[in-house]
Amino acid sequence: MDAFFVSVELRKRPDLVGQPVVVGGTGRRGVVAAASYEARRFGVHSALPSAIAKRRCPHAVFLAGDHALYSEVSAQVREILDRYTPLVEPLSLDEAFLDVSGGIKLLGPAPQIAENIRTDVRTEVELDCSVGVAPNKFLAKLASVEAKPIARPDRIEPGAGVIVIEPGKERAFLDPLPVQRLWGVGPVTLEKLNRIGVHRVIDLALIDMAVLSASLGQAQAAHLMALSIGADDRPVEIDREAKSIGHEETYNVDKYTAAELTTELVRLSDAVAGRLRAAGSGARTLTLKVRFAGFHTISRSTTSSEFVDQAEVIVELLGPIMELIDPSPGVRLLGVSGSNLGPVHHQLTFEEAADDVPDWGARSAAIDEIRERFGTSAIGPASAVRDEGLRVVRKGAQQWGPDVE
DNA sequence: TCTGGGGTCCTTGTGCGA
DNA sequence: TCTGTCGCACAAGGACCC
Repeated sequence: MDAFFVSVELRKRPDLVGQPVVVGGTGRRGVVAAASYEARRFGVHSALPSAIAKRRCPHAVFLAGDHALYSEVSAQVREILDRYTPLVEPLSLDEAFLDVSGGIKLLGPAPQIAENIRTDVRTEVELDCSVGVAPNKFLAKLASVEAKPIARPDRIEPGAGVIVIEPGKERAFLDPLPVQRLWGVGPVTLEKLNRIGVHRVIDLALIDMAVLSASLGQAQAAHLMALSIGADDRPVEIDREAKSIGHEETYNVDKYTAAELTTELVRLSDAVAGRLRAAGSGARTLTLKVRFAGFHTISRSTTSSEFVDQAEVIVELLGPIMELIDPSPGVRLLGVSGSNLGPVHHQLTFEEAADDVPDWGARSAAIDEIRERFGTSAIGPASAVRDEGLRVVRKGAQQWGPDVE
């Protein structure tokens, strides 16, 4: 989808069409989630701190964004895609891979399917999208980027809408591209590649593997070497299972005391546990992430012999780890995540069986039911309630940074 | 008044048992 | 018994993606 979040907002606010519009965190620690092409002309792009975006484009309209609405629209687009093939792999709210190789006889050649999808999305959802058609996922993704409009300082160039890379033409497409267009080349890897004289994809395709391995390590070198010649044999996967579930939160104001951190640990653990139960999984490995005021970030993890899906148990496991962390430099972010996911087998301990302590499983089920009926903020852990009252964590509720105070 | 949140994957270091 | 080493699992951190 093209500038997805912004485009969804413009459907509600047609008066803003043609203006620089930015969706993202509105607080002082927020970042840009999406920028209209008009805003991009001023150097505003996603992940840019909102404060810098405001400096670069002070006349832009800044909107807080509505994650629930974007999910809803994303589901509508998904319904359209499902009509064309059962093999749909969502990559995010606004991107998906489709394997249409089985439907060509019935629906026409892939470029025709791409055009039809664009038409359906425009008429039914009133949004623009760009499509890349290619023999594999990696090339299709690159082609879809190439098909999008481009914002230049002086004008906005409309995109082609659909770009097709025919089998056998992979190298012709790839060779002239700057190497940072490859999946997995970020700022750090780009710097390393530049140092050994690699600037374009063709440089990568021609470089000696030993030189590349010495610079990047074997796995990454092999990965990039394959991509440089357009090789990618990953299938389109439907129903990819999550490998971790977590929550993290950046605070408007840094936290300096152990008591504050404990409150936050309980809140985050409660949220993660709820999502684990909703997914029907437990986590064996629990990780605590702490980002200090200076942006230095540490993580500490522990692995339990059992799969865990109860907030109390997560707090029990991470609490002792957190006690070892000194919050006095100021903590700007705290995160809790569970990995090593698997099925939970609820067993009563001897104490629970003897009725000395509550049955956490039954209690959590009751909490889930209350939230299902009355909303996520209807109930929460008492120890997470401090001066400000109950604040329950919801997925995506603070997607782009803390709200304005 | 500069840096989100939800993830995946990889590398490196370390501890442990064979 | 001591030392080296290999493989494995785990912990921590980093890079990257949208």
